[in-house]
Formats: sequence, C-alpha cells, structure tokens
Amino acid sequence: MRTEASVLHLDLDAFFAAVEQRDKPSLRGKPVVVGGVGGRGVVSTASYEARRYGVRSAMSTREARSRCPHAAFLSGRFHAYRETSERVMGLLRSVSPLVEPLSLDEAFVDLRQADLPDLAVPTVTAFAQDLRRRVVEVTDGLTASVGVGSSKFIAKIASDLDKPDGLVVVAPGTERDLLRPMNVTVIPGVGPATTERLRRVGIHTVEELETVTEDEMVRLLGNAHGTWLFHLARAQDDRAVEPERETKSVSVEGTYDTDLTDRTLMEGLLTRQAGEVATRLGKNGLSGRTVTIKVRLHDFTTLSRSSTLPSPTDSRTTIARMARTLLADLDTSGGVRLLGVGVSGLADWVQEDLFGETAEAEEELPEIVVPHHSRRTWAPGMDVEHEEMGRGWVWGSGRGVVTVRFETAQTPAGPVRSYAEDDPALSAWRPPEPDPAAGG
DNA sequence: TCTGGGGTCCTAGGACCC
DNA sequence: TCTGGGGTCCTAGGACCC
Repeated sequence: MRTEASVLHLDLDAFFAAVEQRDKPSLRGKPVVVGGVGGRGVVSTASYEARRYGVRSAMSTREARSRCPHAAFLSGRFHAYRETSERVMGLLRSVSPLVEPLSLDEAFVDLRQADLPDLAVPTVTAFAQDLRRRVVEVTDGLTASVGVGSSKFIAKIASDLDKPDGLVVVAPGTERDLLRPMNVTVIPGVGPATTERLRRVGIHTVEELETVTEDEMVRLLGNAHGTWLFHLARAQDDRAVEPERETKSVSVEGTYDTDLTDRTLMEGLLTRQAGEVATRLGKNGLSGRTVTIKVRLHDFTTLSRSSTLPSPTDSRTTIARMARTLLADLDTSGGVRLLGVGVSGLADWVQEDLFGETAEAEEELPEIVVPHHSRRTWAPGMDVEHEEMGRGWVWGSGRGVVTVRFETAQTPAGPVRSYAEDDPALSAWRPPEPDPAAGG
C-alpha cells in the first residue's frame, strides 16, 4: 500500500446501454437492457432507467422483461463498444503509460507515472475531475465513475461509492476507517460462496473480518483466498498496475434455446466452435497444447474434459478432433444446453509448419498430405493410415514414437496406439482426389 | 423455459521423476 | 517388505469477475 493516493480506477457508467443511448437518441432517458435476447439470455447491462425497475446485470432476460416490459431489449453491438472503449483507453494512456484495462469499461491508471506536480489529495482530485470531463468529450457524452486511493483495492472500492458520474478520493490513512463498516461483499473476490461461509461463522462486515486470525481465515477459505482476504481486511494491497497481461486461454461457447440430444449435431457444433477458436488463435499468433470442452447438461450440471498434446497447435482440424473425442466420453442422454471449446497452455509461437506453409494456407488445406515413410513427418492432427487399424490421426509424436488415435465420424473415441515413427505399416493418408503436388 | 460468454485463479488428487 | 519426500504436470471442478 502506498503512502499517497496514486492509483486511479475508472468505470464507465452502464457502458453498453450508454453507448446505445448515445447512438440512438430515441432511447435517451428510457430503460435500455443489453444482453442475450434469446430464450435463455441474461442481462449484460441495464441503463439506470431500467435499474429503477429492478433490472440487474446477470438477471435472466425473461425476468427483466417481466419487471420492465417497456424497456428496449438489445443484443449488443460489440464493435461500437470496443471502438468507444479504445478511445477511453487511449485517453488514459495519454495521461500515464501505466494503464491496466480490466474489461471494455474499466481500467486502473498509475498516477505515479502521470505528469502531476505532486500526489496530494487536492491535486489528484482536480486531476481526476478533469479526466472525467475529458472522458465525456472523447466518448461524445458517456460518463465515468472514478475512485482514487493508495492501492488497486481502495481505488476500486472508491469508484463504486458515488455511481454514476461520481468521484471519490480516499485520503491516505483513512482506508481502514472507510472499510470497517462495509459489508464483506464489497471486497472483490468475495462472492456468494465466500459470503455464505463467512456468514456461518458470524462475519458480515469488514470490522468483524479483522478479528479473524490468518490461520483461521486459511482454514475457512483455503490458502490463497484466506491469506488474501486477511490482508485486504486490513487494506493491505501491494499489487502493481500491470499494463501488459498475456492471454492464458481462448474459448468459444454457446447456450442453445432448446436442449441438444443429437450427438452428430453436437459434434458439428463443436467442430464449428473449434474453427472459431483456431481462427482467433491464428489472428493473435498463438497456439496451445490443451484442448478443453465444456458441457452443461439439462440440469445445469457443468462438466469439462481436457486433453493435452505433446506440442502446441492452432489447427482447426486438430482442435475439432480432440473436442469430438472428448465429447465421446460423456453421457449426454439427458440433453445438453451448452457446448464450448477452449485452448489453453498457450505459447506465443506457432509450431513451425513442416512445409513452411503459413496458417492461412492451412485454412485452404484442412487435410495435410505428407510424403510416404519419410522421417519427422508426424505432426499432431495429420491424417494417417495403418495397414490393420485403418484410418486415424496423429495424436502426438516424438522420441521416435508416433501415437495415433483411430476414429471415424460414427465412433469418435477410437483406440489409441503407438508405433515407431518409421513403422512401415503406418503411412500418411491421402485424400481420394489425385494430387499432382504430393509427389511419391 | 430460472441461470450468457469471455476470462482468471485456485484446489486436490494422481502420475511420474529424482 | 516397508514406505521417503519434493517437484512438476495433468485433469476436473469451483469461485469469481465484468
């Protein structure tokens, strides 16, 4: 924790709804709800007019409609949100090089790196007011709530205290007095489960939380969370403002209006999602080793299955096949409401293609053709054929061994076998069409 | 017809290696 | 012939955030 109030947190007010009201004057002053409009949609953002009717983020759209039937229900225009967000982040970066975006509508700014004569409360207050004015300017009318304090934690709490269109600067030294009367739920990281655990031992406020020893807290909430909360209860937070945070995973998921029961359809949907994940990996120059599927059953039970390759991939065919294979192990007979595919274990480099082709070339050539029996030709995802086992694809290779998973569209979870990489029974599978470029 | 989609981080158990 | 530890990787699930 710093001795001066030099961490700023900025939060754009009802951001998605505010962009809609800005761009569509007929919506100004009226309740606007942005979110999923389908049968199983939830509210992403409600304008303050809609909040007066009890509409809240994360509420089902169905309930929002019953609370506020005359609201405008919009599915969202993410390009507009992103574009507006970039203008705000650009403004923040012009003020300090240390800007950490948390989402499209939120960021931390380190004021130690800003051009300020000093970091006294009156100075940062004037600076923050001017920044809020410039946000309105640069966004054509959107307002922001800002908090400034001696840490990320305090700045974030402060920006919440006078919403919307407010500013709160917490004077150094007053943090703990501010926190004590507050409910534990104001602490970021304290959600429903933690709140309930604390409630059961009679803890509701930060002041009560302060009475718990670190050991007790760890016993109650686990090592990481317990230790973390022990310190936050005392306003102890030394986290730096981190401008660059690297991506750890990329995923696509979808909830369907009616439960799925057709396995072939599920495989088709996973295949399409895998393609979207691969495209996004490729655009960002990423590849990853672990493919995970997510399946939410009719009763909301959520399952995940994952599998890790020997080397990273960004190939749509490999990701899709792994996804379908993982699905094969699951009983989905009761119906599925959500399917998803993700890739993690990311490397910021793409495995060098054996033919020196670019990722774009793979888009046109989903089936890779490899020469017969030459060494070092087995890359994950390649189609191969075994004299006895039939057609399969390379699961992994290395140290002279190639592992092949045999599958057909009907039986995705085929057996896995390993062979010496120069086993003559194993050959590259060729598409039925003659390919003059393939050579021998 | 309650309950999105994109993420991050943590835990716990088992495998495996030294 | 009884029973080490530590470290790392992988998997599944859960809590939480916006």
